[in-house]
Amino acid sequence: MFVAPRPTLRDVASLANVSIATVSRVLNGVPAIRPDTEARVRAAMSQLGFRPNGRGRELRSGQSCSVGVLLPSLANPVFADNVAGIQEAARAAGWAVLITCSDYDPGREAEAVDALIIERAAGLILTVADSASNRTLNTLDNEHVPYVLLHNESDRADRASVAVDNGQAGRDAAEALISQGHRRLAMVAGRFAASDRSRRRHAGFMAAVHGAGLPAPALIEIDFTDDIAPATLRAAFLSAERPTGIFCSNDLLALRTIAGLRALGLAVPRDVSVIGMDGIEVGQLVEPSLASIAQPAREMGRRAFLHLLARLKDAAPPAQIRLPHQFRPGHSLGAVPFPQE
Amino acid sequence: MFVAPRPTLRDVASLANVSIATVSRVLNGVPAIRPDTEARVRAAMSQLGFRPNGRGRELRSGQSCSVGVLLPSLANPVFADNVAGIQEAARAAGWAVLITCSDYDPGREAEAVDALIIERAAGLILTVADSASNRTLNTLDNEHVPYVLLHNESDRADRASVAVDNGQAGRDAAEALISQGHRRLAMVAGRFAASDRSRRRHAGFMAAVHGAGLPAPALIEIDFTDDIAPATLRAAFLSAERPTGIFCSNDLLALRTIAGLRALGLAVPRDVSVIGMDGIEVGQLVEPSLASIAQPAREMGRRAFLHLLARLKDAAPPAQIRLPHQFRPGHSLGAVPFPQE
DNA sequence: TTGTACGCGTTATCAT
DNA sequence: ATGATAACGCGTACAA
Repeated sequence: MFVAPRPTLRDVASLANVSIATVSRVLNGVPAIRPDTEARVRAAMSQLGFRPNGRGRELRSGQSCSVGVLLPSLANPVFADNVAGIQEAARAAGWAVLITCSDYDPGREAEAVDALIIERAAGLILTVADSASNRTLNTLDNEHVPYVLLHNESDRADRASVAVDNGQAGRDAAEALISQGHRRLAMVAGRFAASDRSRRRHAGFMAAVHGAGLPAPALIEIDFTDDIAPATLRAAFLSAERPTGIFCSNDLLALRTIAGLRALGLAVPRDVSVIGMDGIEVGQLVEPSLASIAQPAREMGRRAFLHLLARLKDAAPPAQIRLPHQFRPGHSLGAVPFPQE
Repeated sequence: MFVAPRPTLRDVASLANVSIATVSRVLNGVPAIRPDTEARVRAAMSQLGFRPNGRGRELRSGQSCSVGVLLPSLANPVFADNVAGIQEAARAAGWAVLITCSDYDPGREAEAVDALIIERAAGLILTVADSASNRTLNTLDNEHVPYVLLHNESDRADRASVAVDNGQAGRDAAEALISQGHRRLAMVAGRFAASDRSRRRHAGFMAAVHGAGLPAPALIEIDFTDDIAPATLRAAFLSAERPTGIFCSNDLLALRTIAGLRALGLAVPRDVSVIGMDGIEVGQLVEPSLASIAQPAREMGRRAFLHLLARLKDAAPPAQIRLPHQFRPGHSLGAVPFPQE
């Protein structure tokens, strides 16, 4: 297909009988321009359908107005909401959003970040598998590429982040189950290697359960992208001592778990209670509605962008921004069926 | 924050004691380089952490390797899946993905496209409110910006598109309801002004219902972004002659509708049957599982990117690519409760 | 008030 | 096999 070359400053200039400097001044609102000159230039611009070339601008000015985003996946609405928040704030600031997905694969994280650097994103917003031991983040630090972690909580003061307190979220989930009388608990979690959030939630969950003097919950680690194998659930939930309360490390996993339990003939919350995490919208639409530890996903995306902007423009120091999560009740969380012990 | 300037060809060249031309040749794999020279250059590159500046490349070469994407929203998983497909194909081709959302607002469509042109996306993939009368598309045509419509079916041969047959999808939805014995039907649709897909699905639905000699279905137009007002549903579904079968123009709307009906004391499928469209994953997880006319969303995104690439690189003529949709059964679709007439 | 000219980082042409 | 240099589109310091 033939693609007509886009008009440049030069084209506008020659049509308006002025120099490219004058066109540039009109474009950037530099004051000292004679009104009739400006009119001629503007006429030429719209006649040619001129749009400034962002690449030329950025090359000249040495700074870009695009933010690179790296997330595990868009299949989980919590990440899609993050993007919506980033997108909203970026549009307001006149910035472009470059998006990439890692599919929970550390190798792809590195690839994607490479691509974002080559595209000269001014800064990055990213959710990585594990922020504690991450080659990709070290690279970014070494090369002084500014970034803000999203969801990953860093214990390093030099790494900016926006996240909820995932450990506390895990404890809150445990409390919610325990306060309903549940004593035999379990957790269905995304693979720890692919998600330090999942691991933190698990740690908090275990701590609270242990603190309450209850037996250690079973742990079922699941791939984020796969379906849950029926055999996995059967082994964990059809024993005599089967758990009556389950915490799932995210809502999508919770919905899959509930579906899996149903296939096993177990009803929620009649036989088992389930609480998820994220607070995705569909959780509120289904029956039983999904109890969850809700995160302000869109706001988290917004804040991540705003903090990145502050770091870039106002030289703000890296902050670890912790946003509040919130217990959201739902019908999936009920009283323990047969109070024991 | 201090951002160290990234090393350039010049930095690498002086460190390796060669000219920038030689570094460029190494970078681009031009053959005639002495092995030891190449080794020196590569050493300098990795020592400095050099990454080529994509902006400079694109400015020089006059062509960009980024695709601009405009979608109504990411809150609907069908669009998130589109992005995943685009992203997948783009990564394979070494392209970047610039993403924007219109929130179903034609004004924002124009804004976003403007921004994408300024960023010099080589081509665009977009879902617009109405492709038939759309200022934005006319602008793109006038300025010869290559694009591929996604979901929008164009009747113009010069406009490339990837979509399912939305009219047929509407007919199929009607058939599915009718074959279960339903005779009083209704449709819950996203606002026609914001979605020509919704309008086409409605047209097909109406045609099939009329063809079957059934009374004209009620139409309930809903904002995509809002909740469904209880009063709206009450008026439509609590009359004596209330419909027993409902087609919702997308799955998210269907889940909202089912939740609204539940609040009214109507159970699905006991009192009312519901069929949606899109085939989103969560529809299969909930109970009742959601019957739907499924679209291959990820594949549609993939194909849209590949066709755009073909148009750009191989001068392929614009194609109207129609992908198959598929009826997906679900428990939300049951027999009519009280066979009438 | 407007024009000239340089340089941002890269690739490609032309010399050497 | 390698180097010098011109261009890509833009912003701006300096000149007029």
